[in-house]
Amino acid sequence: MNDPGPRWLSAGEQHSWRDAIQAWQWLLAAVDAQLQRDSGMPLAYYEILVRLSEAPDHSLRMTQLAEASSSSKSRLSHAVARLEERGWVRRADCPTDRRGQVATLTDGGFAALSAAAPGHVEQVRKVLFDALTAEQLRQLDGINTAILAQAASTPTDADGCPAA
Amino acid sequence: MNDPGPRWLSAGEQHSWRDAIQAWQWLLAAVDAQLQRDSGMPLAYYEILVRLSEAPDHSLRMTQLAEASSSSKSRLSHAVARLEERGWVRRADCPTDRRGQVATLTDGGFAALSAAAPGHVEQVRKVLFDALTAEQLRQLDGINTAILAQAASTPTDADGCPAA
DNA sequence: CTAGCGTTGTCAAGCGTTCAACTATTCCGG
DNA sequence: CCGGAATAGTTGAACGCTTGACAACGCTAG
Repeated sequence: MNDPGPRWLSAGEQHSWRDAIQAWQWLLAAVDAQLQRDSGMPLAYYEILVRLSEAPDHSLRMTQLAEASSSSKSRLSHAVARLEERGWVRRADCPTDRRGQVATLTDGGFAALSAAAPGHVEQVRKVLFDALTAEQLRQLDGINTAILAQAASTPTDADGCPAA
Repeated sequence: MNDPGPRWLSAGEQHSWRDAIQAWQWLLAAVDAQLQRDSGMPLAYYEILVRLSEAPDHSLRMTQLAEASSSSKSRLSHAVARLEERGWVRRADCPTDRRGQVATLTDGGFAALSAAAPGHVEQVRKVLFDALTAEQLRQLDGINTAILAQAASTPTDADGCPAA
């Protein structure tokens, strides 16, 4: 009890906070559910495929891919293993560093991504862009930038996850 | 291929979308991690305890509690079972409807909630309120309201989770 | 009383994440 | 060169969450 009285949230702040978590938890769940339902992959897998599709040669080192998708190495390793089982990604030894592995998007993976993208984009429009005015969207950009700045200034544990 | 060309995201929209998921995934994870680390409970459990603590008699019917915490009945049933194991919640038969169960916050549960609250509030300030200006906060309220309106107008599956 | 129907809640299987080793390779100082 | 530290990535077990099938119950009508 060395706490000199925590700065409790005001009624307004409490309301803002509850709305925020409710809104964004719903939004993320809605996007994830659409992908899972229509394309049989969770949002995390979709993002891995997107990152690979944007990389030169459709290839990335595992660590780079982990950073790009804000994932821990362990999680990424398991995820890529599952993507490999589906034939969407292929792993190969890195020619320049024999410790490393390079993940490459296969043709099948690119096809799966191409098939999933239209529905996903439509869902993103539906839950976010269609709901907001142009001005709100501009405002949201500023808010997200501020939050990401806070994230960047917060120490993280060994991997990509928040610690404190 | 009856798709007359999906409305792809513009470069700006794509950037907005990626920032949004990154920012809010991080924020939710950061709050969850703090609670897990300092109080041994995930955010979902914390919210259940909060809802109970705000209810008359610290008690709610399981279904009401599920709605209040945007959870499916099945998920809530598991969660309450675990909270009961820890002695934080007690379940009893409902006196007015013998099909039903009433979940009640125990003294221990209230104590656990009281112990967890200050750190949680501090974390919420850190990741959200401290990062935003007063005007951004006002803007965020509007945005969240718009998203929640979209959520409300979206059909859900049998439980509380988004379907399409 | 009992048959049908909707509601309430639980159980079990499958999946994904995390944590803690563990191997192999590279880097760097002596 | 050699030996220790750091880096890259994988693995397996334990855990928690979600989903879908299912059982128990109560209400209403014949």
